[in-house]
Amino acid sequence: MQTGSDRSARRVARVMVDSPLPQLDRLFDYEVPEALAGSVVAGSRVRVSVRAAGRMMEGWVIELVDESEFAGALSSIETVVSPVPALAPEVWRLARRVADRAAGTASDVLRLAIPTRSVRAEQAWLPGVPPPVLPPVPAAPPLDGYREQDASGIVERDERVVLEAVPTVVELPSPDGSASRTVGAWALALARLAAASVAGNRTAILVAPDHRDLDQLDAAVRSVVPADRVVRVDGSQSTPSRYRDFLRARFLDGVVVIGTRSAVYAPAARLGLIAIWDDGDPLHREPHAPGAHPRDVALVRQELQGGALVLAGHAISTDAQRLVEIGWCRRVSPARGAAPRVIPTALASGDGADDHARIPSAAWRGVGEALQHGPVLVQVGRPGYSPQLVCSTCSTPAACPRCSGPLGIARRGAAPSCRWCAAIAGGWRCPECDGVRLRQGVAGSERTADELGRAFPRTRIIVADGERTVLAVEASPALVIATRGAEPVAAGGYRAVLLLDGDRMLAREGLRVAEDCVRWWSNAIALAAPGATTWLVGVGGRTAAGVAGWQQSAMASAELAQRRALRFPPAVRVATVTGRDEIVAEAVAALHLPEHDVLGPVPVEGGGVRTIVRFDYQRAGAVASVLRESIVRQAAARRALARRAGRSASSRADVDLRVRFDDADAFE
DNA sequence: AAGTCCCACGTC
DNA sequence: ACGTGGGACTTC
Repeated sequence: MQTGSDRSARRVARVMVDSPLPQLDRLFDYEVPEALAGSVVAGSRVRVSVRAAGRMMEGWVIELVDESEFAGALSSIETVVSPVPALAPEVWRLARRVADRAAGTASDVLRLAIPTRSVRAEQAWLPGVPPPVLPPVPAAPPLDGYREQDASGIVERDERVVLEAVPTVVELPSPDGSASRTVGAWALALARLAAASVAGNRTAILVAPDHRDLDQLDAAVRSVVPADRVVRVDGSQSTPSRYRDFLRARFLDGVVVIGTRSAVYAPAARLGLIAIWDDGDPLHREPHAPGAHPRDVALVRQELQGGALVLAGHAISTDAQRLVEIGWCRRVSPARGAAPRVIPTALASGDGADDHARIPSAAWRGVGEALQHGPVLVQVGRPGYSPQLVCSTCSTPAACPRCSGPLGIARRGAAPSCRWCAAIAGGWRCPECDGVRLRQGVAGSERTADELGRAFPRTRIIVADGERTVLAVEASPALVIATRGAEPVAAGGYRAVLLLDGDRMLAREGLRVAEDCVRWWSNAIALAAPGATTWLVGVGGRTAAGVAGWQQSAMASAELAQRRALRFPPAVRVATVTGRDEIVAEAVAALHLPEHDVLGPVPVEGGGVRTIVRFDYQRAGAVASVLRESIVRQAAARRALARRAGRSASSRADVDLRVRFDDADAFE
């Protein structure tokens, strides 16, 4: 029997309305009708009417309270979309903090955090049915390749660590004793950290930049953790299976969540570990608003929820290096003797475009020798046959007459065509010297495969690039030509590695070019078999010496020192402010930053301007909140302005003020 | 996104 | 004195 006072207590739900409008990014109070009292719980999805907007909107119930602080009359919740509380309280707190940090809305973050609902998948988790308790799992073995005092107890003590991965491959023992499988040693290291987390019945979240790395991580985790503890969340799944896995993470304790960047938001009431693999990889960057980097989200989440934080990589990002230098993370490096064999080799004298000068003779001999025993990896800078044609007389890069995109040759014997608009280039004439003949510039993966195929007849050639994904190759002899970042894993490791085009990769413009090159090379070198040799061709100086000596953290430290001197990220934080010129000027002026920290405005295509502002980490909170005020003010005034200009302001591209924090492209 | 309020200006 | 159109403001 219910008591009268309980029944008459005013039940009020505080609701986060699912809307992209910044002025709605706060909680609204709604009355819970008697009929829905049982199914409206914190975390459930509801439909409410927003009178001022004149329509129904969906939203999340954040909390239930007895009384509202709101002076006006409350509307009622219309319906409960689902009684399953998909939004976990810790995910809500995280979304709120991440949005505030980036001057964005919590709704935008929640859209990344919670996948599309599937009614079928929900049936197993209806309220009232207690979630199953998974059988206990044994403690994990220690990490290989580190001194015990460095690498033990990271998860048990909730440590924050920047982990330098051991640059080699390992064989995974398969559970049924059949065919073993080769993965990077890093994958097994992260899997063991995850196993330590689930041994304490705490969830571990492992984030990898792409499918190739995810695949290795998945295999490594399944070799140390029972399958019912593994949850995979990535974009390749169907909606129902993705939602099913999401709900397993939501309602089970002590699982391992493996996924790409949005996995950092996976629900975990008891969090034991968040690990980000290769945090410097640009694929981690989140394209959706507010564009928070999973590394930063992980930092925020670790602070909110505890657990261990691990940023791991063969190369150390400047961002991770900064965390070490300010004392936020402890560096864990492999024990001595882990360094691979890397030989920097100058190009032979003469024209670098000449086929044979591209590969020094010592490397030729080494590759030939290694091919007797197993697969050899050749890393190239670009895909295709000849990605850039140039004028045969003055070497000016050839551009498409129609769209000015680069002209190239996609396949051997193919006609020159534009890489952007695919138009066949006929009747080309050089704008510089009036020349009419084209010559091949740099070689792509296809042409390198052709050249090497002729040099090593009867050798199997495998090409792996963005178009043709190859995850793994066998231990038998083969030449594997891969563009940077697309290298397959070879069973037992490559017998030799040849890194080509390094000079061209390093010659690009951009703030993170050196950092990127070190990462691409390091990741390829780490695929070599123990004792195998890598030739780093055509690169000299400090970068080559650093990679050859496997001085990853020293290189990251030097790079960071340079950024500090120039006041570039990650030594400082930055925000790009884009929109109509007078509105951007006003928003930037409100920040009261010193003149040397305001870069711009510069015009952007499609109208408007962009200004970059930079500021120290301590000021970032204040900067975000002032920018957010500007955004809200602007959004309220937007309709009127749009109407005056005679256009509709319905699409997001039309907004007059956009802010993005820590945009990696800002200085490119 | 869309309804409402309010103020400035126009008209009788 | 009354009517009207457009901009600012609010959203529970």
